[in-house]
Amino acid sequence: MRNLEEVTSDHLGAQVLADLRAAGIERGGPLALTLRAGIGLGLAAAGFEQAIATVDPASVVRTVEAALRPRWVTWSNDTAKALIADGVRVATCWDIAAVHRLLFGGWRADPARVVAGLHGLASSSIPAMGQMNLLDIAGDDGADADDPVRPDGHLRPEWVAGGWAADVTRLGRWASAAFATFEQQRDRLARSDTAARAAATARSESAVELLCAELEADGLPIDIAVAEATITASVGPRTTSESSAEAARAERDAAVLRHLPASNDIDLRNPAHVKSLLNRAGVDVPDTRAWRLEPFRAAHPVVDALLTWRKAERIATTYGYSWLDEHVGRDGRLRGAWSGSDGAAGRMTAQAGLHNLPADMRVAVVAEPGYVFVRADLGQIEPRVLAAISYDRQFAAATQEDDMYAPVAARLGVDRPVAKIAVLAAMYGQTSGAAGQALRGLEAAYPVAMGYLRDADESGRAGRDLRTYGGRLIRMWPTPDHLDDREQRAVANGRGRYGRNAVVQGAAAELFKSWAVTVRARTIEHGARVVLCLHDELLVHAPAESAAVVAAVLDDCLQEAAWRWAPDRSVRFVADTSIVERWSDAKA
DNA sequence: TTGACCACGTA
DNA sequence: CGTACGTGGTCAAC
Repeated sequence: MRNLEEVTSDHLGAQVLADLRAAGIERGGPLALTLRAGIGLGLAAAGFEQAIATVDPASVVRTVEAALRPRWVTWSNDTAKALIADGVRVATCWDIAAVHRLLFGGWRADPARVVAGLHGLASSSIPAMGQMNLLDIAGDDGADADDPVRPDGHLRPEWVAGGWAADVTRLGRWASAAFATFEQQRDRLARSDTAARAAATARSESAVELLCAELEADGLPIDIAVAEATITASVGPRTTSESSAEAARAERDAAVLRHLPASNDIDLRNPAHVKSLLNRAGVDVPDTRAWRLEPFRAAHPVVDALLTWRKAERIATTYGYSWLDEHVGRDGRLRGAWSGSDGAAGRMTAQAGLHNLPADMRVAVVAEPGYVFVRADLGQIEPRVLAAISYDRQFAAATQEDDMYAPVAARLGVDRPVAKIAVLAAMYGQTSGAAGQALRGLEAAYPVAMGYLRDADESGRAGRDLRTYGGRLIRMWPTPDHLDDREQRAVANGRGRYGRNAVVQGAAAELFKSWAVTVRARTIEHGARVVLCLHDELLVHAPAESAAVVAAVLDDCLQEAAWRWAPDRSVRFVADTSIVERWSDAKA
């Protein structure tokens, strides 16, 4: 028995499919999509534009996805978020915002900025929505106001500000504008120095945007009772009133303050107060950071009490009951906004504490009944990535070992810890510490890899933009005016370290994301879902009976992603994979 | 109310 | 004088 609405939407879907086929839209081909819930959707491709009025645009998308599996061209993953809310998930896309970030660097990638960038127009010249623009709707510039693009190449601000969804016709025009933008991005990528890699990165980064929308919707499984107990153990039970919360705070503070006489007026939350408190205890430090206080734990009991207080205070303020109430749903899922790429080297970011959950809280990350986590992290990812992107054959040979620092240490004639510190120092631009001698050894043993880092360092110093291996633009910033020589050198040094680090960290992010989206695609059929991405670590929520298969798929996916990312097989990538019921059981 | 700084969690 | 991120605290300038 089917209700009438289902029949009509099926019929509509079939009609749209027929139109798409008549227009020559091929399976897997690019197809621009805009939609507004309850109103309809717009579709566009080369020489094709259609506006479809329907209260249920997602079901049309579902039909087209099943039959054609297009590469959906969208302005951003807002479209995917809307589809997910209506129960529709698509396999692939071309995310215009993600590709813009790849091509132009930075984070902001709204349609106006994207179109301006492709036309070589300064973002400062983007027209703002104002009185004049309201008049523009009437087309006072003599052009067709139903065209989202102005004669000067900018998008019309009233379209950008929401006018694109004003009616169904406009959804079609907006889809056409998206398709034209896609074509320009595609052409620009094809003209880049590393066209094949950049195009692959664009596809991977686009899929990451779909993954982000799904991560945001699905959330990370949390055992709320365990989380409550963890918080209680640190800061005591939930307070029921403002006054009892204040009393609990005062009690925690007193445990520190009682170590010093007459210190009632000291505010532990004020670093300046803490500094004078420590001074009175005979501890003289330039700042009060934990790592700086650590050596003084034995010097005075107040130091130990303060460090313990800080840890509890962190839980109370950032990861306490309010965090639990605000970000963990009644269904036991921790949800936060995800971004596929930060504004710098291109790593993923997440809000709501998903990326900086204290280790103590990981006991509360528990798989649902009948499920497990398949957890995997990439081993020594950054030096392995450096070997790949620099084409250093000697360094690549070291990656054949499970522990690549061992052969490096042997070659340098130093202990493993020294070799490790030297490699990290080279990649991160560290100048202090005991890495000096070993660094010179690295230069001699791996001149190609070290030269790659030096080039990035010099570009940064000079203020020249860089590109990662996968083609992401890393933008440098100018040296401010009116700095003395020393300050100018400090800025240049900072850019050098940044460039040196960004080419490695950014390339590692590209490989990781390629892995993550491959896992996303390959594990769906096993009923598994990626629930956390943490720079080099993946957490996949999988049915218990599929755990072994999913674990094997994760390893296969790494090889597939590595091959797709860097077809040179001389660099070996390794993952440490485990099957656990709670996240805290995974780390050795 | 906003932005700077500190501090600290993660990789 | 390793980089990157998000969060919450205080303080000073609005």
